[in-house]
Amino acid sequence: MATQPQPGRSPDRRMAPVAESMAGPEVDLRVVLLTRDQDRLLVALTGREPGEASAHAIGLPRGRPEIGQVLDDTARGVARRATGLAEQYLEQLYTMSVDQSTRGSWKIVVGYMALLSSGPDRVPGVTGRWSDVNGLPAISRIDRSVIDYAVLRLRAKLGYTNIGRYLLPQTFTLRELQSVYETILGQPLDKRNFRRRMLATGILVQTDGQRRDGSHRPAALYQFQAEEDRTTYLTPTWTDSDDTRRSAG
Amino acid sequence: MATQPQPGRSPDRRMAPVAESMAGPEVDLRVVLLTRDQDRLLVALTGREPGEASAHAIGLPRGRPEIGQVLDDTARGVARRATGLAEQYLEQLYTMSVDQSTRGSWKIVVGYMALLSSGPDRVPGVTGRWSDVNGLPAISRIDRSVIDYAVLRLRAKLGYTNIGRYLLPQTFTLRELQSVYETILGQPLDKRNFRRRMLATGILVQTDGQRRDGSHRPAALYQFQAEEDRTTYLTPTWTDSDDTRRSAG
DNA sequence: TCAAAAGTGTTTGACTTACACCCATGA
DNA sequence: TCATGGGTGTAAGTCAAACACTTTTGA
Repeated sequence: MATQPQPGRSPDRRMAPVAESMAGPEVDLRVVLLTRDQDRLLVALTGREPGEASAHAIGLPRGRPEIGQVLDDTARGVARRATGLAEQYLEQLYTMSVDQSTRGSWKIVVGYMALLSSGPDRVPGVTGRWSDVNGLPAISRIDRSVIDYAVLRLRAKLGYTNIGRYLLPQTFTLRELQSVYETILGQPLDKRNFRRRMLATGILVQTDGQRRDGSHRPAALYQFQAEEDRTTYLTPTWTDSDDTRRSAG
Repeated sequence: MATQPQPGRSPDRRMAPVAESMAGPEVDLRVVLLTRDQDRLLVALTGREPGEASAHAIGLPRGRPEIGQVLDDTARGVARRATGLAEQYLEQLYTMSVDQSTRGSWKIVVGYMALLSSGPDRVPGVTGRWSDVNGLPAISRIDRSVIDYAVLRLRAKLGYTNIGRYLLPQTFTLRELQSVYETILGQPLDKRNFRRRMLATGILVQTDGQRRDGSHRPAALYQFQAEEDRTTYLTPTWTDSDDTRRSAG
């Protein structure tokens, strides 16, 4: 097996550090912040407001990690700056290198998805520009790909996790929960089957509250069981940390 | 929504490029190269051979992307250098930042998984050191996490894709296919149910070949249908490219 | 003829789908 | 009393799991 250079590993490197001269590309972290509004799935975009003249193009909120910062923390910061709110769910998507040879540079783009619940306490739209994922303005191809991929992943995870909870307020009606599924999947679902399936999971608890919003029977309010997180992260448990400690197996 | 600095976007930046002075962390790509040998799942490790003195510690094969290089290509290069063979399957796993403040640097670690078929033409072990994933030597904590995560993901994908094919030679017996599943899942499977399930997918074709390797009935040889790749990548279709072009929705 | 692995069906329970009506409420 | 959405049950089909014996071969 060919031995590759292992920078930072051999002792001589430590004596003549070259980290600065060999420093790598810019790290460009982009967050797809999703929330729900009625039957629409909205994504947060930064940039000039419609009609406003600005040098900044419209696109996903971005950030650059501080030195040594855990990437999830960078993503949380980006989400908070973009919306003024704390996201309910965060997940890394994908990383790619982007060659910007026309500009004489390249960078590493790390995509993230974040979910933000709607609800009375969290009204999106005041601090930023939200756009329906099915009607995006002109954005970069990469931003579009990241958004498409986020929606794809969200859709897939809906099938085997309860990730949908992060798009709802703490209490909600079963109809609202169904709407989340229908919005993301893009197709109507059978009411009776949906309710049976959801209740069968056992992670829903009916509260004694009700919602009345029309001249019809009020709907029962439900919650997700506090710490039943069946999001099955399937996300590594890596603690970003020094890479020198060794462990035997 | 707070506007963040968008380096490389505003015109003034283009006039006074700062890419060099703001250059980021080293990008450190690590590949978990997996293959199968009998009933063991093996991972390729680089470093000194047992008993050999060397400054290089044992760990996953690594590489650093060329400027603007597509990360998948970097990973392929790492796999080829480490084994002398072309991998059959490649998938990006996860990215994290690693603070090496003790060494005054930080880096971005991108994990990859690659699968290598066993078989007469591809005997692993000649060019490198292969280690059973259930009996790893002392390696860095990060390498261990990446390996654990790769196995976790492989196990999960076995359930809803035909990813197992990339660990087998072109023709194989149903018993071998079952062994792949049992090895990765770590539990025995019922022969009849397994065969029925596999054949029901319709992506297996029986060849007219047979394998006889003992004083018992020979086994029929099968192939996967040429271009039925049900690996369901669920991987973005991003073409790493210039990030300036815009597309309207 | 024996040992050893290949190959083969059926039954059961669980889950998914399709489908239509009554209930509670405010106007 | 009527319009509106909330709420409920059943039958059919599909899928997964458990389970044991016969077949073919080389020694």
